[in-house]
Amino acid sequence: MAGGGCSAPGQLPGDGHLSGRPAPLSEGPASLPAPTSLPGNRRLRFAPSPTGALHIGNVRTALFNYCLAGPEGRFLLRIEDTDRERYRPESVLEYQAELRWLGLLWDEGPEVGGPCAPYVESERLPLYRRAADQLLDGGAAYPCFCSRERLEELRAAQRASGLPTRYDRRCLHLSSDEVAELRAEGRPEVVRLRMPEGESVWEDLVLGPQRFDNAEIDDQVLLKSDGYPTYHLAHVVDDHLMGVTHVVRAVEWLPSTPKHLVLYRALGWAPPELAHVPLVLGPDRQKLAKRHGAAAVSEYREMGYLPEALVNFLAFLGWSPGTEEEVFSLSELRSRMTFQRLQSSPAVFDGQRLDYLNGVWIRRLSPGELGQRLRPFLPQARPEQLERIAEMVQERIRRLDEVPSLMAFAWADPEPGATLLQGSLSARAAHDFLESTLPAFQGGTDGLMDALRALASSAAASSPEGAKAEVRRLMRVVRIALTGQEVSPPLDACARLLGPEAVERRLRHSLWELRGPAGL
RNA sequence: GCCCGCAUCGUCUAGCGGUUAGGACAUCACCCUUUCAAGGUGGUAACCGGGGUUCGACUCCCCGUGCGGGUACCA
Repeated sequence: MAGGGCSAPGQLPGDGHLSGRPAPLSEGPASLPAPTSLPGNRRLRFAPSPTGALHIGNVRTALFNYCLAGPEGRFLLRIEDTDRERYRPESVLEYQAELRWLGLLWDEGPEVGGPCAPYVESERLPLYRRAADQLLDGGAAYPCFCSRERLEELRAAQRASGLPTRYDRRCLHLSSDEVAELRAEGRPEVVRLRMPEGESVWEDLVLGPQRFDNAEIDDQVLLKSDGYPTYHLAHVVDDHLMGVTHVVRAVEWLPSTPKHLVLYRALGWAPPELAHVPLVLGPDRQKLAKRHGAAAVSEYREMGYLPEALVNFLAFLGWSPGTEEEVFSLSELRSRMTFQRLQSSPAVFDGQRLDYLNGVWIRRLSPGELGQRLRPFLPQARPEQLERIAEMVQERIRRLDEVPSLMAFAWADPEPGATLLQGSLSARAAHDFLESTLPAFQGGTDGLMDALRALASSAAASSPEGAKAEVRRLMRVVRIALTGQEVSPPLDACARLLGPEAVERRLRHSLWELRGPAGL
């Protein structure tokens, strides 16, 4: 069941009754609509920070959350736009577009709404302020007026003497008079968590039992001087109010989990289940980043990867079904993925395996569907050509962006030179064979391959030693005459696509090339 | 520096005390084949090291090593 859910705002202190405190935020509604129970047997969320392109590692986290919600659960999208320095408004729409492209549709979130709206954190500021006030009241947090300069100096000094870098709690000991005085001076003020003594212990769904000594953990800033919360405060408040049952995030968050647990306790809330999934690494085993090449989903889309393949591939970076199956659709993943089968060690992003899976998914598409997917890659193709092209390339590509070069011959007459045409053949042999195929092409494309094979075999009969190789050499001339390429789709399909006129024109051009200036 | 996590073929992984350590990608060879693919067959290739526990450790515990993460008024 989805816990206290949206009824929780009622448990917050009703209003900002600490009237001495500056109220940088306008007061929000007294409370959110409070359904007694929220939909979904599980509620998982993806809460990206819109600061740039959607990163492939984040997508995997989103995928895990989506799948782990299961068929009966709800997947929420929440925009974590609390860092105003790095915030990029266009990222919000980009993230949504990419998630939709991947099929990771959210049941609640921006645009689709839901019982816990709004799902954009910058629109929930009063909620965080109230939570901060509650923490302040209970002594779980304290105001801090230290300047960034002082904090930097402090850290530098601690580092220099080999100590862990932590806030020295200077402002914890401020008297109320001193606080009032500092406020009167208009000093910028933040709210810090007062990390209590003791240990933080939890059972991580992926990593197992975890234990941290709270003494090692810093007094984290919860509310910044600009009135926005830090991630730590915002996600605890929102996960609780949104009835999130399982928090699935990357291990880079592991060390800050004790802060979150302390927050839940101080606010009187039950923490959700926690699962920390291992990182996705680049080939050099460092956290996957831009310098490894493509790190943004958009780049993979533009390179011609299918969302099905990307999803399938990403799922196996940290999950496996325990069987020998390896091809999974998103909906299969959502019904099969469990916490028990999540890997605890990091995974290297192996582009070759992605290519392989992409080929698998390309071949699973119907030619009509593949044709549609090819559209952005073949802007010059007429709509009715797309399906035919799809059939021609389906078995020979691993990425959609291979198609333009593979099919380049379709839109412009190639002009292969004699050297390319003849290859290891004599110009005479190449010319004569090519000439002999003219009638076969005029007979339409149905029996074309048989006719060509027959011609090639009889022409090669004179070199019994390497008859097969000779057939290959002869067929190569035809391929190059028709397409200008050494690699192409099957010749009969090429001829069909080109039509008899273009075929004859190309063959005659190559014959002319082979005759050369001297006329052979 | 300090804190934390992780550790099976090159890569993704199966294994949850007794297996010829399995599969997939990649790679190599062969077959099929008009090219390239796709497909088929076969091969090479792994338990980080050292101590324990146990009749028996890839599997459990400890230490080391390696790799990674965190250490912000960023997420």
